[in-house]
Parts: sequence; structure tokens; C-alpha cells
Amino acid sequence: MSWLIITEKQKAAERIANILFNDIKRLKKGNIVFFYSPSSNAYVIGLKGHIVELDFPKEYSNWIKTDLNELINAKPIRVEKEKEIITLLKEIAKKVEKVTIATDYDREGELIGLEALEVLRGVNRNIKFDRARFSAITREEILKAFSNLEKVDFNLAFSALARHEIDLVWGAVLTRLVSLSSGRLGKDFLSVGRVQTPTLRLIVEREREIENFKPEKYYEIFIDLGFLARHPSRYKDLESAKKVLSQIGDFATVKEFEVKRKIESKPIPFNTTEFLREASRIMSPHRAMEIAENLYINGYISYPRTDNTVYPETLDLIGIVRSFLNSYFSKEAKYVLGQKKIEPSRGKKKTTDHPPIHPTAVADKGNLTREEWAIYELIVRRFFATLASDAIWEIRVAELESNGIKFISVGRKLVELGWRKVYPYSNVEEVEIPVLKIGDKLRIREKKIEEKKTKPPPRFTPSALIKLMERLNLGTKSTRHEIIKKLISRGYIKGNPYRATPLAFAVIDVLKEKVETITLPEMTAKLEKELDEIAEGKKTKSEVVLGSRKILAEIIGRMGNLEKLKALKTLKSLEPGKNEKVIGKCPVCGKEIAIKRARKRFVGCTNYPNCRFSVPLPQKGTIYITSRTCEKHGVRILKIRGSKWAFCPICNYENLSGGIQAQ
DNA sequence: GCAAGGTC
Repeated sequence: MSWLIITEKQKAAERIANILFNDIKRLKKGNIVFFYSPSSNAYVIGLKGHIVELDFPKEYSNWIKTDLNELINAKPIRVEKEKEIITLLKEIAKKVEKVTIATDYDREGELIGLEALEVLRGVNRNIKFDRARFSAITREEILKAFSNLEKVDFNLAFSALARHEIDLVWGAVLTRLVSLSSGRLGKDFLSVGRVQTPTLRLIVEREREIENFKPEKYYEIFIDLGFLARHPSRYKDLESAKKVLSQIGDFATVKEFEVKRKIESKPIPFNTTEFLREASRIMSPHRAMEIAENLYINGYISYPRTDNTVYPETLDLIGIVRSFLNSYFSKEAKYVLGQKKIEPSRGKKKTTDHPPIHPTAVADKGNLTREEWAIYELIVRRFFATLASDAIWEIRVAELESNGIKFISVGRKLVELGWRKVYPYSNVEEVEIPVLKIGDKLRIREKKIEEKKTKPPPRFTPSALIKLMERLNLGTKSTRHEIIKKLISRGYIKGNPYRATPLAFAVIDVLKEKVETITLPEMTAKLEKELDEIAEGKKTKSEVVLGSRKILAEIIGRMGNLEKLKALKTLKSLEPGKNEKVIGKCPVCGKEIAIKRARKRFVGCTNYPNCRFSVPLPQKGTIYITSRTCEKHGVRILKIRGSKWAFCPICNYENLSGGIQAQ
């Protein structure tokens, strides 16, 4: 019997073809590579995820002319997205009697399969179809799935379709409403969505907390004994601190002294979230994901979209380490292999879709771009780190007293580097204090009061935001970084850590007042519940979608106009331009400064022309921004590709104008 | 030009 197998992605098609058949031929049509077994007369075709896309019909495409109430009830159509694949499917459909859907075993996977099936059935009404369900592409799992073929789960696919429709209708209607109200059309439009808007609200509310934060002064008392010791209380007024200070004598006596060992566990294997968190030390999550994709396609790393933080037993961890023995990482590989015992770390999440992200081939530094190498190196080093031993710190805790006033001092020293030997991405901050004996009397060299301030909560770093989105179930591992990028390109957030702009404040405030539901993660939670009901057959897709449309129609009906957004039309944006990269704060006005280009390349203030701060940059060579910051100016250190020279552009300018040649 | 979700 002639047979077709459909998978969700190219890589899966290749692997499944090779597991099921032993006479696989690669065929090519246009840019599409697919597989054929002559002996079994079977084709295996990999899709590229969804091959069709939901959209509104053309008659609704004019934002100004379309009545939003009509748009709410408009029926979305499916638009062909992957035309080459669709053409190929139509051609093969005529040749085969049966198709097996072997897409990923999840909600979207079921719909992706159904999309392909509908294309096939459009050409060949009589085609038979079934479904292979597996949760890992291993020989065992695949053979098991193909000997127990099941039915396509239409309800599950419909639940995914409901999600698509609801997201489109709510997103499009509210996006247009907000954009029309503010008069921001064309490339300046403002967007709203089930995932992006709650995410933005989090950033806006954090920004507001920071704005409203009133720092409070407090005072702490320290004594210098050759090392520092701190009095455990904080004082709100200087007078009481001074009073305590005056009671301190000339000596302090050791009352307690303890030496402890503290284990700092090796890191867990990389899933997408963990990977993006760590990579965001080096570059934006979106860029990191793009590069990981690329490394994956070129065979250097495993599939970068995974939730799994536990290596499967079938993965030859030691073999992979060995492959690095004669590489750039030979020292690290030798270290890992030289340990008495090698035991991989494991995270909490164990899934079987894909293994944690790990290297799959040894790369040559010369074959990769600088950014690709940085990501590859991170993944290789992380992989080694998960197989290394724990790091061990020695902690010394001293409790002291002088005239009845208590002091405490804590020292920490890294005694065993362990995984830190191969994974040097975080700083080691050691504090040295001597070994003491109870009863020791130490001379107090200095006593002092330090004025401190309470700090506002921090802005979200890329890593913190991704982590929070994950916790709130906003977006998926594959989309979170794209959602953040969207918020940046809409002008809603900027900088690193992320800061909400006035645009974001205005939009979130209006939405909170008029359609609070779209600003809350609960909308996703509620939707998920309804989707489950569709999948279980308790509700129909049209019932759920209709209900959702009704709610939206009610909201739109009582929303009135969004007058407040009118002011946004002329809101001058202080956002850096598309190709400008922010590197820190302006020493003159406090706004952001960025690498800019006019006739020449330079660093200038994003508040130009209100602020005219600028310093020159070298004109030759690719400049890149390191993760380090200049201590004096708080500006990121820059480097020129191919040169070891690292510099703060402001320091460099000061040196140049002071007559000192940099280089 | 709209959303979010797959994948390249």
C-alpha cells in the first residue's frame, strides 16, 4: 500500500524515515527535501509547523473603514503560508492511499497535522488516515507508536483552532481600537494581545512601583579589625547610631567562631528558559534564540525548544565529552573525564519531547561568527558544568562584642572550583576573614557609620521577565522571546533591564480601566480551561468561540471612546532608532546614550536635540557591546572585532582629549 | 499593518 507520513519538522521526518525504513532516498522538490522508501512505497514529509495561518478576509483589511463590531463577528479564513509544502502535499496526495500524521503529541501538533490532512483530503477524498503518537523520537518509541496507530483527535485539534481564532479576534479588534483611538496607524500602530498585554502590564506596574518608591535612609555601624564587622541593627536616625558608636571600645572580643562548608550545586541542564536566561548575559533573548536555531540546523547543538531538564538515559554523555578531547575545549573535557565520579545534574522538569539542550558536534571557532561562537561556547560549557562536581565554599562566621555591642562578620572563600572551572559566567565574590579563636581580643582600627538607602524593586532583566512569564503561564517556550521583542518594537519597552515607556503607561491604564481582562494572565488560564473542555468533548469549538466573541462585543459596546489615547498621536518617542544600541545613561541629562551613525559613527544621547552630549568612536571595525560596565561612567564596555582593546567610550574620549593616546 | 503558535 502506498503510504505518506507527515511530521511537524524536517529533522523529525529524517529521523523517523530512518527508523522505519532501511532504504531511504532523499528527494527534492524546489527547496523542500523529503524522504522515500521504494520497498515500502512510503513517503515521509516534514512540515514547518503550521502550514496555514488564520486571517480576516480582504474586505476587512482597511482599519479605518472596518466597523469593529463587524470585525468581532467576521469569520477568519485560512491563508496558505507554506506554499511549496502545500504544493508538494497536493502532488503526493494523488499517489498515496493512506497518511499517518506523526506531528508532535500536543494540542498545536494535532492541529498542524489536521491542516496537512485537509490539504490532502482536498485532492484525494478517499485517503485513509491515522495518527502516530510518541513523546520522543527514539527507535523504541517510534516503533511502538507505529505499531499502535491511533485515530486523529479532532476535538484536540479544534481546541487549538479555537485558541487561534480567539487570539486573532481579540488581538485584531483591540489592536485596531487602540491604534485608531490614538491615531497611531501604519508602522506606529499599537498592539494588544492575550499574552503581550499582561506581560506589558507587569513591566508597567514595576516601573510605577519604582517611580512611587520613596527611599528611606538608614544607618549601619561597622568596625574595621583588619576585616570588616557589622553591627546587626539598622538605625533610622543618625543620633541613635552615633550613640551606639560612642559606646564601642578600643577592642572587640570574639564570642563565637564557626567554619562551615557550603556546597554550591552544579547547574541543571539547559531547557529553553534556562538557556535564554543565561544567554541574556551576552545578548537579547530573541537574538540568542535565532542563533540557537541556526546552530541546531547546522548540527552543532540539539533542538533548542525543549522543556526538559533531565538528560535521557539513552544519551551518551561521556561520549559527547570525549568528542571534545581534541578541541578548543580539551582542557575542560579532560577535567570532566578525570573526575572520580561523573553524575549529571538534573532539573525538576522531566519531559520526553526533546533532551535538554546540549552540543551534538564539535565546532571550529573559525567556522562560526562571534555571536554564534558565544552561544555555542555557552552551551558546551553548560553541558560540561552539568557533569562536573559541585563547587565548595568555606564560610567563616564570627560573632564579636565590644562593650556589650555585638558585631558579626562573614567570610566566604571558594575552596573547590568544581563546575566553576568549566563555567566561568558568574562572578566569584570572596570575602576574606582570618581564622579566629573564641576569646581573641582584636584591636578596633576604625569605627564608622554608613548611610544607606532602601532600594526600589529592580526592573526586569530579560532573564527575570522570561522566568516570570513562565511562572504565570504566559506564552510558550517558543514564543516568550518573540513577545518581548514585539513589546520593544512597538515602543512599549526599552533598555536592559526593561523599562516601560510613557506609551505603555497610557495604553495599559486605559485597557485596565476598560478591558481589564486582556491585561491579566487569568485570561490565558480561563482560555486553557475552555480549550481542555473542547478537547474532552464537553464543549464545542463554536460554542466557546461564540461565547468569547460575545464577551468582546459587550466590552466594545460599553467602552465608549478612548479619548485619553489621543494624546499618544503626537507623543514624541525618545526611543533609540532602529539601528541604535543603548549602552548606558547620559552623563549630562540622565537619559539613554546609544551608538549612532550620522556621517560618522559616534555615541550620542537619545534625547537629542534636547541634549547634545556626544563622544566619538573609532570609525573602523565592527563594534560590539560587551556585558561589562565601566565603573566610572556606568556605560557598557565596547570592543572592536579582531582587537583585544576594550574601552569605555567616555573614558576613551577623556583620555584622548587629555592627550593620552588609546590603543 | 492586526494575535499567538508552530518551525527554518
